[in-house]
Order: sequence, then structure tokens, then C-alpha cells
Amino acid sequence: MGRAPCCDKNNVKRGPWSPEEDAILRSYVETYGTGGNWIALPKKAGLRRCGKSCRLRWLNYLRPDIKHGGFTDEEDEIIYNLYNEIGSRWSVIASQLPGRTDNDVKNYWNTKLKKKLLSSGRMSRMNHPASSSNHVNDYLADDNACIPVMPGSGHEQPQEVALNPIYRFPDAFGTYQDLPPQVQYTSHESRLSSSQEYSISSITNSPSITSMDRTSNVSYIEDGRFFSDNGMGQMWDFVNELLFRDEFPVRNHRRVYQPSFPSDDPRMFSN
DNA sequence: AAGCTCCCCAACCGCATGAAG
DNA sequence: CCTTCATGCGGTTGGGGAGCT
Repeated sequence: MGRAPCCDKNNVKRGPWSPEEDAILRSYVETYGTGGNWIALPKKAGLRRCGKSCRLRWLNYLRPDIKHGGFTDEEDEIIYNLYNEIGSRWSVIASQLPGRTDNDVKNYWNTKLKKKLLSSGRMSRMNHPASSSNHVNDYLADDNACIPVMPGSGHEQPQEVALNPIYRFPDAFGTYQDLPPQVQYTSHESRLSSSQEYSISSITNSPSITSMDRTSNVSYIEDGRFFSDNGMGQMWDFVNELLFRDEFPVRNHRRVYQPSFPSDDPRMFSN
């Protein structure tokens, strides 16, 4: 048995949205929300549209936080780097560009950026995401995986950031909802004799960096132990979960500890 | 001015996924 | 476990505006 259509195509309007329809949809969603049911929404709102069409119109055009207008050079760079890493995962790429939708990014890539990169010769230097066997794609095949994100501007080591994979946890991890949306990991030269030290930075939409390395006295790794001394329990859980993954994304550095989670002392564990 | 081509982007389509029953 | 269905995603289409002849 085939799947039933989501709406009666003979009784719904298709094609471009009129300003009146936009106003009805905007007003309804702002007043009542989507109710978690886009299929029922058009009937309730008095629109002769398919629920899917309403959802798309809202997400891609009417949402108040949508950014209209041209892409910046910085956005170009983010798209280029992410496409190079993960291919046409437009929703993932768009999630790193505040105010941009997957449709926006996809259209922009197909119509402008690709040509721009071709003419500059950068496309020929790209990885081939679809056939890539790099670990980033492996990560992305896992539902619980961390998703690579671009570094924010203003990082103190931009060259290194460009070489190392950077990850964020999906927003769906409600327990970490207090964290900034992106968390970046980079490794840098150890200042400790027996272990690598990692700087763990959170990037917000602004270019500011919250350092969590030893010098800022927030948390640090030493001799296989992770220390946190400022009540950043959620961050600590988060960091551990990431670091325990076999694929911990720091190349050319040994992992400094093995899973021994949970510890009695929520601030510390060792292997 | 008219006709044509190209390009952009909003919108659609079909499939995958996951939740619910 | 199976079926149904809503949602989300990436690929594709086509209307209309811009630019060219």
C-alpha cells in the first residue's frame, strides 16, 4: 500500500505566496505557534495550502530571525570549508550560519559560490566529500555524533583551527542547552610534561572565546585527569563524552585518558 | 521596444526517518 | 513487529526578472 498524500492536491493552492497568505500564516504562527502539527495548521489558520508548503514558507521566509540579503565573505568561507568537509549537508551547514536556511545556502552554493570558487581555482583543491573516508563523515553517520562547525573569527590560532576538526553537540541534547551553541576543540602544544593539554573553547555568535585552559583557571587536563573547578558540571559531562569517543578528533596526539566515567568526584577522574 | 537567453531563488517533490498506535 | 503518518532533508523545477542583442 502506497503512502497517503499529505494533503488533497486538488484542493490546495500552489505556487508563490501572496502577501495576504503570508500575513495570515505569520499571524497564526506568532499567536498560536505551530502546535507541533503543520498538516493541521493551514485548516486552522484558514489557508488553502498544504501543511508542508506552510512549514517551508515559515522556515525559509517568514521566520523573524531570517537573514535576507547577500552572503558575506566570512559566510562564504564557512560554506566552503564545511562543504569541503561534509559535502551537501545543507541543513548542517546552514546551522552554522545564523539567519540562513538550508535552502538559502543550497541556492547560494549552486548559483554563485560554486562558480566563484571554480573561477578562483579553489574547487580543484577541495576534498571530495561524497567519497571521502575521513573521520568527519564517519562521525556524521552516527546519530550521536558531534557535528563539525567552523571556527569563529578572532581565534588566537586561526591556522591551527583550519587544520583540526571542530565539533559541536546537536541542539537536541537538552541537558546542554545552557551551553553556547557551538563548542570548539583544538589541541595545542602541551605545557605539561606527561600529558597533552587541550584548550576547550566555546564560540558564540560573537567572535569571543571563552578559554577553559589552565591559565584561565576554569578546567584543565593534567596527567590523565580532567579538572574542573568552577561548577561547570554540564560542560564537564559534555567534554568527557566527547573525549571518550574512539574517534576523538585530535590528530597526531594521543588520548590522555581512558573512560572511567562516572567518577565519585564529579570534578575529577583519572585512568 | 521586442524577443531571447540566462540566472536566481521560492517552491515543490519524493524519500528517509522516527514517533505513535 | 508492522503500519501509518508527520516532519525534515536534499535534489530539482519553473516563474520571473535582468541583461543582452
